[in-house]
Amino acid sequence: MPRVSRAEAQQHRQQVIDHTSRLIREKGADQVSVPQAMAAAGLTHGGFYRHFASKDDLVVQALRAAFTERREAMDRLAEAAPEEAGPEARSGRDEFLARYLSGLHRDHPAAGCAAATLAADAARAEPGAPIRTAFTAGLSDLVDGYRQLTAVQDGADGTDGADGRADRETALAELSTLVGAILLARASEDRELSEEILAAARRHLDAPA
Amino acid sequence: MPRVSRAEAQQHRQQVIDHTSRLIREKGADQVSVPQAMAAAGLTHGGFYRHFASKDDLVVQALRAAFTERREAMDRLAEAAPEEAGPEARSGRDEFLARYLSGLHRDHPAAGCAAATLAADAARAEPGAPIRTAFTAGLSDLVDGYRQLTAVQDGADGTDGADGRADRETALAELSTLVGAILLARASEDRELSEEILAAARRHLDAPA
DNA sequence: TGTACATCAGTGAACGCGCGTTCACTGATGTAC
DNA sequence: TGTACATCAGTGAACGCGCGTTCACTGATGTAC
Repeated sequence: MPRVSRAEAQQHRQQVIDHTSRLIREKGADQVSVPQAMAAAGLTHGGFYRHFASKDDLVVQALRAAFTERREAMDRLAEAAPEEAGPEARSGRDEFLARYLSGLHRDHPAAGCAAATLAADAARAEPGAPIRTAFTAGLSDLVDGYRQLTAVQDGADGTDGADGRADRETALAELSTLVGAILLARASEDRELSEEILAAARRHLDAPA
Repeated sequence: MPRVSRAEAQQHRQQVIDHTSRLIREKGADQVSVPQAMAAAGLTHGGFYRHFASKDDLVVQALRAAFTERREAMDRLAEAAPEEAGPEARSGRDEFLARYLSGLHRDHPAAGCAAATLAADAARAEPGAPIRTAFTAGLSDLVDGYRQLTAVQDGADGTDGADGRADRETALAELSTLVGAILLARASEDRELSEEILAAARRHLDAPA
């Protein structure tokens, strides 16, 4: 398949990023090889360096894609929730927490939150490493998204107000709980313990099942 | 150095486990090679299989050692706290949380909590993999230790009582917060954000700095 | 207690393998006229 | 619009490297008498 059109090439590039975004969340950044990433998009490994400067470059782009995907899902929840307006309708926060702390999310890390799946990889990287910078940017974005999600519930606009600092503090602590709970639930071989962790986090955050 | 005494050999074995316990917390289980693990104890890689059945075997033993180390630290805090009894003395829980959510703990993962550093490795392992089983056992042990730590503060004995379920639920949720916060703090390239996360978790858990 | 010999902890070379990366090559795409 | 040619996306072989694991070997330790 030599010399496809530029549009096709661009499409291939995006496919490699998207598949890698899932693969690294499932296996970890170091457990996905260049041949695997290319094969996931139906290509051979030889053409890799026409698309990416290095494997690290691909990993960073895949990580960014994962964070963007999650942030967009948060924005959708923040917008959708107020419109439903039925008395039984869940708030955006409730819906987000219920999904985050669900068995579905636990069992499908490939489509899940990158802050949970890739925190360890970012934490282990050298200071200044691209993956750390990208992770930090993605995390900050998620914090903003979470504050928006919780602010919308109270009718506020999500920008800094008198409670700006308290809001942010709460968002950081609650996101820590979410990330820790989903990670520990995934790591627990014992199914009962795994469910218990998710349920405990839901109760702790006053979220529906 | 051929044919050392049995006592020395046993000591070498323990040194390999202890050094590996630190190395895997710092770099991750997959990033520590057999030659590195042996070299950390001053040995060459060739003799590895006289001590361990496989690399996985070593990793599991190193992980167990890390959990045991942490559990013992918790037990020491639980015992020490009531004796001090001064009005300014911190409770065992306060002391534990302050240490867990400190910059010192964040900056030294090699000596830190294995539940945080190795959750991702356990989560990514196949169901039934030894590292998952060992991680689950270690986590359960930590949960018990944490309940003991919090129960002692209230003068209870730490065994199941009327509030057994609530205690356990709280322990699971709070441990999730601890694990998530230290991981995200480590992964944050931005020092200010990193400090903010630790501070938010401390406030959220009503712990001293 | 002393001697003869078996055991085995540790060494270092070697194995097959998959990794990230490079490169000569192919031939359809894109461009210049 | 049609032709000639340069560009470059993708292929597959090859590179040097470190991995986990195996193995023949060494010689002090441990044991049997």
